[in-house]
Amino acid sequence: MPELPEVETVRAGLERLLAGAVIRRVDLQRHDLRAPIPQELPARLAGQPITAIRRRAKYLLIETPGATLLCHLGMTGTWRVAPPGDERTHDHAYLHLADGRRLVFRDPRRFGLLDLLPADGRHPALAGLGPEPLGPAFSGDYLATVLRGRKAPLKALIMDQRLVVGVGNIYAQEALFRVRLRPTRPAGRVPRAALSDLVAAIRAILGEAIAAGGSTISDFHHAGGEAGWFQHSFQVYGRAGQPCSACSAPLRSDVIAGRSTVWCRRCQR
DNA sequence: ATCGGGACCTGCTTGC
DNA sequence: TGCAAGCAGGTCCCGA
Repeated sequence: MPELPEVETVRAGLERLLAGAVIRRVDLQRHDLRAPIPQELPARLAGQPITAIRRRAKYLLIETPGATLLCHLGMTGTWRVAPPGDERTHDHAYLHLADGRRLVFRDPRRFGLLDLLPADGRHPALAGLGPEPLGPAFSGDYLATVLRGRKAPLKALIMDQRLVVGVGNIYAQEALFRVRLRPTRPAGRVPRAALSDLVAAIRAILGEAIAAGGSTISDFHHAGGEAGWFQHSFQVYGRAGQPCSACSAPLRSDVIAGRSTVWCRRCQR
C-alpha cells in the first residue's frame, strides 16, 4: 500500500483520532511480522498517554512518555478504529484506549513492522535512511552527488531508501514520466539540470498526493476509513498498453530492478 | 561498493 | 466452475 503520501495520510489521521488518547491495554494476536513483535511491547505501552504521531520515511512513530511504537505498513498494513464485533483475519494488534475505542493494526502479508524504539531513538530500521524528499537536504546538488558514477537504472536508485526516502514504485514512475526521463537511464549519466527537474517533480507529486489523501489501489484507507484520491491522477502507473497522455503512443511495461515499470518510450528519454 | 535476483507472505485477478 | 499462475504500494539478504 504505502509510499510517503499514504503513510503521511495515515499519520495525520491517527493524529486526529488519537489526540489526548490513553492506551489502556495492548493485545497481540501474533508476533511474527517482518520482524518479531517484542514480547514486552504491550506492557511498555499500557497506561501510556499518546503525545505525538510522527513519520520518518515510511515509518510511523507513535510516541508516549514511556515508550515509542515504531510501525511500518509494509505492502498491506492498515490502522483502523474497530468497534466490538469488527474483527478481521490478519488483525495482529489491538490497542484498547481508555475512552473505550479500539485501534487495530491489520496486515495480511505481514511485511509490516511493529517494534519499540530504543530510548536513544536509534533503531536499525531507521539507521542509514536518506533525507526526506520534502525537506531542504533533498536537492539537485545532493542527487548529483549521490548518483555520480552509479550505473543502476535511475528508477531503482530514486526508490533506494538510503538515497532518498518515501519514494516507492508508484511515485517513482509518475515522477519520471513528469520530467520525461527514461526509467532505465544509468543514474550517473543523467545531466545535472535534469536531476534538478526530477527533484522538483518528486516534491510536487508527493505534495499533490498528500493533498489528495494518498492513493487507494486495492484497499488502502485512511485510519479514519476514507479512501485516497490521487490514483485518479496517475499518468503511467497501472496504465500499460494505454495511450500516453502526452503523445498517445501505447505505454510500455518493463521490469526494472524487479519492479514492473510503465513508461512512454516516445516521451521519456 | 554496487547491482540484480530472490525471499518473505497472503489475496486477488487472469487465463486455460 | 475450478485450478494454477501471475501479480501487488516494501525491505532485506545473498552471490557475483
